[in-house]
Amino acid sequence: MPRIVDADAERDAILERCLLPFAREGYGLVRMRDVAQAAGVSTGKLYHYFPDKRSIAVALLERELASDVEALGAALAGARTGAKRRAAFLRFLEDRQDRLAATLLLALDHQRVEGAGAAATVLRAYRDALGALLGIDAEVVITMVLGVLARRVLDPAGVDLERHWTAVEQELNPVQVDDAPMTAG
Amino acid sequence: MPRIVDADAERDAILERCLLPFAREGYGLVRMRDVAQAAGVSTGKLYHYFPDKRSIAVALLERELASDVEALGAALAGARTGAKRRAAFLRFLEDRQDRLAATLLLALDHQRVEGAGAAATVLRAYRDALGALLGIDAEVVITMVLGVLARRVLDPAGVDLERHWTAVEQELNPVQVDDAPMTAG
Amino acid sequence: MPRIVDADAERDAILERCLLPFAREGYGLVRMRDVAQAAGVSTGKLYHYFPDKRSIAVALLERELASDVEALGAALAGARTGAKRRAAFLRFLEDRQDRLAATLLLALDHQRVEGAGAAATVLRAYRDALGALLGIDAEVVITMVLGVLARRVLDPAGVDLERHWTAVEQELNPVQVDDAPMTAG
Amino acid sequence: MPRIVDADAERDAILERCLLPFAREGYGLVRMRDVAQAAGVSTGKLYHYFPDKRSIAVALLERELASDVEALGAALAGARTGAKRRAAFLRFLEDRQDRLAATLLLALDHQRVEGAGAAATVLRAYRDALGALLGIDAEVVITMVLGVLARRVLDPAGVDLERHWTAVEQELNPVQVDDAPMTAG
DNA sequence: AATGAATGAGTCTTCATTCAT
DNA sequence: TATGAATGAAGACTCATTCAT
Repeated sequence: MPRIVDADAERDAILERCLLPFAREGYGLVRMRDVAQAAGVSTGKLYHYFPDKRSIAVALLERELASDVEALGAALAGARTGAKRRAAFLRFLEDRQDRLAATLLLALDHQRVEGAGAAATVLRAYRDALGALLGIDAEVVITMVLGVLARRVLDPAGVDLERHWTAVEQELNPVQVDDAPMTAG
Repeated sequence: MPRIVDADAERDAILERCLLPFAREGYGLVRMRDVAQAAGVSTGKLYHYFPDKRSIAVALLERELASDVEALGAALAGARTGAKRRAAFLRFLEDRQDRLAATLLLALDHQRVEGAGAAATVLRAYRDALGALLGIDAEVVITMVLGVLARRVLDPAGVDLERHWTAVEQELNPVQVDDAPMTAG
Repeated sequence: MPRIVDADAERDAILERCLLPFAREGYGLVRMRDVAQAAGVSTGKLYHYFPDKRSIAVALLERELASDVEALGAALAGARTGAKRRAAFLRFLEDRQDRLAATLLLALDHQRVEGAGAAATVLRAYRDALGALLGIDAEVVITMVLGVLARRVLDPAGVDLERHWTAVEQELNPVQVDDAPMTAG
Repeated sequence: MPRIVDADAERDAILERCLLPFAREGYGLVRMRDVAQAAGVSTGKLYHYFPDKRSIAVALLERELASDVEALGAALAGARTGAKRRAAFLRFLEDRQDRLAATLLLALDHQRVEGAGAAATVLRAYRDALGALLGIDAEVVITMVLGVLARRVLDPAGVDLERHWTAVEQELNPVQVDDAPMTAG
């Protein structure tokens, strides 16, 4: 009998550990050797689970997107009022900042590999999922999220999340009736 | 010595024409051959003006940053009132969207080549220059700019600029006194 | 110990099924995975019967040579007169064409793996066996056999066997006394 | 101005020097490094003139075929009578034996790379060219040539050319009127 | 000085072989 | 024992950089 493996779990574990090198170095600069090392496997095993480098990048992005949406859902699960949702959302962003920033980098690289506009559908789905969970039209909020993440990548030190969300407060809480209205600063 | 002028002009022309391939393909995926072709020169000439690929990327980003700030200055030059400045700023963003998006991609790649945090200083300088020109604290505005650019890269079709700037209206026009003149710095 | 019989039989069955992929792809291009699949076993089992790829190629050629000589012997068994021997030989060639062509390819590849001249002894033994069975000096006949096989490999469609053997009729039937009995050796 | 090169000549020189390693090792076993070394160039240069390994193999075969036919034409150029043609042909075979054997190996490998039957057209063209030059139907002669070459590969030492051609004398000189008739033996 | 052919280290990928199960 | 997942050395191919012309 062969070595028994849960292929899906293995694949998933590899992806989990691939995220960092792919995001940090970028698709064009990570070497499969780096990826394998980060994943704690041999390059051969990498190719046992993925046909090529490109596929890893694609699978990585897909997995991150699904994971992000799921995590957001979980974060907002218990929050019933607008204020609680807002707070939960901010906590989610804060906690998941690094991972989300990585996803952004992955998505931008994705364009290089799959061609311009390849991520458009994904981005819209993201926006709509966010909107649905927050109960708003997330058009502007998703942009601010992207902006915050881009800033975080470029300048990891100082991004004042609170201030940014206060600035788009009305987007987050457009017609809030179930709790006290909030005014910016 | 007219050579010097010509040399500078040629170097500059090369950088100008390098922007697109570097931004589109990304540092790790553009080949010097692509760059040379886009610039309309031989690879030999490329190496006459730049010691290596990395230097081109760095010079490219520096040039873009300077150019952007200068262009913004020019765009805002005649606008004396807050409303006019805001309008001029939006027009600037609209006109320069592609180029700014390219700069963002360049900056993100820069991190990969020069190491994390390498762009932080630059970004802050950018923010401060923008703030000075608009007469505001551009902390949130610069984030929104980054967000808009990231969205544009990921989904070139639909970004409703106007709506985004309306959302952060109070950041752009904190005093809300449309006709009070503003001075940079 | 019936195990030994089974083991030999299995080894033999593997070789039988290996012939085609080894001949078709060539030693350098067949992969052990292909071989295992064609043989209907796991690669693990392959390594149970053969220490490495090279050994399979060698064993394959040896087995084919033995099998060919045996088959020729069987084909000529009942043919007592020169004419009958000639007819039986032609039928043998016709029936076994594909297999013999495969053997030729195997032998040529053998040279690549074992070094030049490695097949010389084998070829001469072949020629002598053929000569003994046909009761002639098979020097020219063996060459024509090789030629026919090479042609068959290169152009599977049209090789007119009859015509070729007619051309070397005198080599096949030097005495021209159709009914004189011949004895091998 | 760039290094000035006659690309065709360069390509041709590489092919000339590639013949041996490709024929000796076989397509699947030669490494590009071997090929480059044999050609006296870097692997990079190899890829400057040929898109990939496969293309080298194909170009090699094409070049050899053309060269062989041309050489045969030259060898037979002055020979007017059947006897002289036969003699010139045998001398050609003798002189070119190694090279022709290499071509055969190339052609057999070609099947592995390009698929079965890929060499059929080429082989027929060869046969027809040979037939035209010798003024005969070369169907059997080409087979004997292949046989002789195959034997030469498998057993470089002893192939008695004269004896083989005597055996197919009537094929070479079917209805010879312009010189004395020849009988085998 | 300017060109692009040449170099060869380094990349992605394959595959003979091993070995945990 | 038999399996096929895992290994990693080695192969085809690329491309930043050099340099002959």
